[in-house]
Amino acid sequence: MREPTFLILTALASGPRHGYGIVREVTELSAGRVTLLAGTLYTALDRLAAEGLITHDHDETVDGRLRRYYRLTDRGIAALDAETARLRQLTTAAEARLRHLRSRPA
Amino acid sequence: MREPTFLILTALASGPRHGYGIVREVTELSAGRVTLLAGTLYTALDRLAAEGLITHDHDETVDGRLRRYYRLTDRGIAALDAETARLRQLTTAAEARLRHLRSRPA
DNA sequence: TGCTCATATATCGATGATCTATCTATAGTG
DNA sequence: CACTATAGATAGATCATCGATATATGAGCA
Repeated sequence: MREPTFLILTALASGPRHGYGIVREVTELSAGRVTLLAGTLYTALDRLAAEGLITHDHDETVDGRLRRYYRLTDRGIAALDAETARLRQLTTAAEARLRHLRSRPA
Repeated sequence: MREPTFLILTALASGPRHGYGIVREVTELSAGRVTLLAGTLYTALDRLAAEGLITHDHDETVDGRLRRYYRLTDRGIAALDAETARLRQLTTAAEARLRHLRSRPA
């Protein structure tokens, strides 16, 4: 799973969101460091729905603009859970090696 | 930075390694979950060297087989450090949302 | 009135890291 | 003799992402 995909699932873990809402949520959860691009978002949304990790929740119309809401499926939650554990393990391994590098400089 | 690239830098953070040694180190640090493919490895090695994140260290010949050793440059260490901090922040954000999901099931 | 920005969804073509497959070569094991 | 592990390398395919573009509304500003 690539990073934008992971971030979309993470954004949806806080509740159903529409596309643009996901963009803002990702900006927030990454402390402004990642801005999802529209091209990435909407193709990823279609792909994740086809894979059964997310599903269409409902539509809303606000100020004449359509909002398509998505939410995580049980499989989506499980996939995010597994991916998060995997990343946690890898970053922990990287941190241990970096600590070691610092305590014993080249 | 994509995951295989991150893992190659992480493997080299424990000291200079040759290609196949990196493959084994990545298998170990990922607890057997990730096996670097040769095609990915050698093209990534060339790319990272061109970017100045790693550099050729020295060559060894063992049992008639050449071993090309690589090591992290200072820039490579800095890049790995930044990427690790970034991933740590994102996984922490994902974990917080997953905990919230579990304590308040859909 | 016209311009720009924020909101909102959507699609197309290009990019590029990764993946798959393949090649070469040696040594040890079943 | 075939297979696995070791070791490096490359060509071609895949595919998620990126960049650009299109459409549309409402608000703010000059």
